[in-house]
Amino acid sequence: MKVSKEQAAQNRAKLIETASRLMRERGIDGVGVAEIGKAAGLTHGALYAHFPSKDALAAEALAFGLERGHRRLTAPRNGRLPELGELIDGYLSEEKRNDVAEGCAMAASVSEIGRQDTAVGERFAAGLEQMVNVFASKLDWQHPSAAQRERALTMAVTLIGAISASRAVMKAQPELADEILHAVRHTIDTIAAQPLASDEPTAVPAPTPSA
Amino acid sequence: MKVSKEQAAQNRAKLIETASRLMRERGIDGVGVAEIGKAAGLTHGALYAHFPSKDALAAEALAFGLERGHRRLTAPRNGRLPELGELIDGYLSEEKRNDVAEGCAMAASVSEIGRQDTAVGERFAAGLEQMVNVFASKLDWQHPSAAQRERALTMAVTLIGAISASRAVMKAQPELADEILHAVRHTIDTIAAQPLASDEPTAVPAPTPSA
DNA sequence: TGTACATCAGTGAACGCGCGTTCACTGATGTAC
DNA sequence: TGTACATCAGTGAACGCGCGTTCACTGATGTAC
Repeated sequence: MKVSKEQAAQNRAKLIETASRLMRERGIDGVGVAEIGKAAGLTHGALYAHFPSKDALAAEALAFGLERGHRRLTAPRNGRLPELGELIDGYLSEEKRNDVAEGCAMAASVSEIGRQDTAVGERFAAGLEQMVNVFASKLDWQHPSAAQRERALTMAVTLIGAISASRAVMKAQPELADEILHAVRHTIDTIAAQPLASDEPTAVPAPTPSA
Repeated sequence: MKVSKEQAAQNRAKLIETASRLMRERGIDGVGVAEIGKAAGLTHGALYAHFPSKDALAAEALAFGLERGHRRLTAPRNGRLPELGELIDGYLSEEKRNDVAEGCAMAASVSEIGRQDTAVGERFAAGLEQMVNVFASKLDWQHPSAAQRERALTMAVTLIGAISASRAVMKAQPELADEILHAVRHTIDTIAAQPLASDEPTAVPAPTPSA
């Protein structure tokens, strides 16, 4: 039966939100369209009124998750913007590590993305760019440079690696899982803090992100 | 038909080797037992004469891949053991990034591991420990300490994150994929080189990366 | 050394099940008059 | 404002297919005598 435009838009949003959560929890390939539809309060057929394929939904779901993560990451706390150290604390917390559904969508899927549709990889790349831009601006917002970008990129993949590795060993060796978080938290500042050898690195040109 | 003990052992090894390659290429859940058996020159039924389940084979396959990676990582080159910088160069090379089947098994599966059987997570943890031990010993083999381990752990997850993130964006944004490798290569030394605040004699010898 | 036979790695059909996608149909919505 | 009807989000059965696992069977190996 037809449904109001408003209701249809709500259903579409619910599908994306539900897919985002389930795909993070069980992997993109680990959850089926039937389950996503059911969890969103619909049948699986309804999904194809909104998206041409599961791949397309996966791309939208990843984009949704990344946008939400970005908003949370950069949201003001106690009336001011968070500092770099606070961002890292939040990202590496044990709560975020334990709650895959609420945690970083990149960390939840990083090693699956390359095997998905290119559209999914594009969303991942856009999310990584956003994260890098936030970090680079916190490193030195007045003098953004190739050096800041380089460090921000390394910090981003370090955090993604830390969370996904911590989750990987969580069931088998919980102490190691926690140790990863603490080690990275304790060490990652060296990436930001190390003084530059020569004023600017010459090796790596900074590509202009297409946003 | 029965087969000689030697042949059976060969078949078993072939199954593990094949599973290791295919699971890295297409994900642990992305490849089926039928395909693994066929690629190893057998039928899928034969697999169950050697392993109680696909999960058990996945654990063995991961262990095999990690052991092979460890051997390659630490193998002497040109008659001497590789330095830390050389290890990193090898790990972050574009060839290893492009050839999933030959690259690091941890980077290939990191975000899938947490959803697998605990046995698989155990193998991953063991592989990570090995990698950390290698790095820690290269940082300062004479004075292994908690500080070295901490840095080695951060370096390990940074490298895993770098390769898996680079692969994630490879199809969609190859330039970004390469930039990740270069940025991490250029920045990761700061983790090793940063003088320690308190708990070590300040002059931790900075490994000289081959450049 | 030769013969009889137990062993068991490997075969291939079959199991129930879930996958992504398609499609004829439903019926409330929203529009044209 | 009331009526007629086109639209289209959502339904649910059906599609072919591949999944992991089981199992009765095969037949060369390897052993006991």
